[in-house]
Amino acid sequence: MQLEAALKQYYGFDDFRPGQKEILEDILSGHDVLGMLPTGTGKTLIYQLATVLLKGRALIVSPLVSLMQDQVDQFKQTGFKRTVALNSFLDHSDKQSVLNHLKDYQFVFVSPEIMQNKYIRSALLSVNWSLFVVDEAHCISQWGHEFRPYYLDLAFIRKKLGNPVCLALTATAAVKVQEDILKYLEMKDAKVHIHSVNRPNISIFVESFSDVEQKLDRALELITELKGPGIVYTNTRRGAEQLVTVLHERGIQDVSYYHGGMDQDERLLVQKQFLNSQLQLIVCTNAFGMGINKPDIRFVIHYNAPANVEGYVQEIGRAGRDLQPSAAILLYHPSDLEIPFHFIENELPDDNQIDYILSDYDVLAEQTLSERLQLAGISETGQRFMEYHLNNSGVLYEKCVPEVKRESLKKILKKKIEERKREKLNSLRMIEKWIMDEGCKRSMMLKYFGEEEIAEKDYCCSGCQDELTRFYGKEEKETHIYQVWEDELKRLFRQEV
DNA sequence: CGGCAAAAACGTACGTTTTTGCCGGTGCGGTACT
Repeated sequence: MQLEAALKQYYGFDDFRPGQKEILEDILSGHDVLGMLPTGTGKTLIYQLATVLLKGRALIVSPLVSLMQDQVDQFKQTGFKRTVALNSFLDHSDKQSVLNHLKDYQFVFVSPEIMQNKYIRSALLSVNWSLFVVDEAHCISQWGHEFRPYYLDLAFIRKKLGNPVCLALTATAAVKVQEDILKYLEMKDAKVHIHSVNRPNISIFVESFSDVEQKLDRALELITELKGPGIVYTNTRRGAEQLVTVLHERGIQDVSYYHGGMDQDERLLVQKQFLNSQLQLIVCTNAFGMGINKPDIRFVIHYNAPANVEGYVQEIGRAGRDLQPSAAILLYHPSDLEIPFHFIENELPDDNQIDYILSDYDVLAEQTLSERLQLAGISETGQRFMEYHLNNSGVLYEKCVPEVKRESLKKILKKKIEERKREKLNSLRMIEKWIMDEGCKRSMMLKYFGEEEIAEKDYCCSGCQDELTRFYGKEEKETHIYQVWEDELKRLFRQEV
């Protein structure tokens, strides 16, 4: 009853959404919690309310600085004024003043990386935390192993902070990812709340092509026919740009591309235009989507197959947040998997490169580690991976590393890399299998997330004979919006309209 | 690996063909430089 009263007092709601209350109760009784809840369940409310009821403060680890800024704004708007984000957006003096008054804040957002900064870390250690929240916790597994290794340091940091209760939240985590989260956050005896990833209003279609031209034609047909707004995912940055060029040539103007190679401002602009419905379609790499809360996305097309099932589920999950019928269409060509395969094979150093990096470590004084890593031709991700692990093993601080230690380190790293490759190749094989299999796509997907298979229903997937044409039918609205937008642009350039 | 663009090689003077070489998702912070 006490929880319902607090819910009423702070939010004005009468009832919790599924999952919220159970997680809150576990947190308040001092348990670590892994919560996998679908988007729109109100994950934020859980740790806001928990922090308030614990009369303490929460440290929230968030993967993207842009997301953090949005969250801080949202917190402030909903009355949680004592909220701040510690990241590189802050200039030196602002950072200084936040750190000096850290105890006055109730909610502090951080990236995993910024806690490596010793000033920030010591400031964080100087106050008491009642809650350690890891938002989008699947990043630990998805990015921690190589791309953003400091995700693997979170357990260590939490321990230093005096082991506050840990709440890991995500919307999609396959069984292996759930295991990784529990393992790398060292959440012993954690309560696990897993809710279904099934999104009944999203119909799943897979179409295979042996000819890339035919696939392009089909994509253009779908983009023309399907009711928007929509997202198209491609494998490469260039692929996204090229598809947009083709669409522009065909007179479809309310389309733009988005990928990680663009400037921050440019990315923000495209994102805002899409959220404001000035753009009806966004063609992008997997850089786009996290933290996007546009409720009315009607379709997600995969122009190339993604590297694993969980990535696919995350990406199609951006459709139909308003619970209206939406379509996910994967257009598959066997060459799609070559690029993910290439990344898996090449992002981490091979045995020869490991030998080279760790040979004659004592002469390294004349050569910085990063010089050596570059000389060995190791990818940027591979370089970060090596730096992280060499740093962790302590060899960076030793003047002369004994032969025995060097050899054992080589062995450890080689084993780690091989294991990681095997896992990723396995995931790649899983999605290939999922694509090729003729059965119910939804059931197979749910099985991958450790869920019971569901009974087939009428509107389900291409394996269950659902019809994609029922999602056809563009609205007049789009061209209207475009004209208004075009008029505004003309006015900006002082042309007659 | 496979696709694509720039460089080199054509065989005859600037356009076409062949060869070489490089790149390919995801983001943070901080430092060096405009």
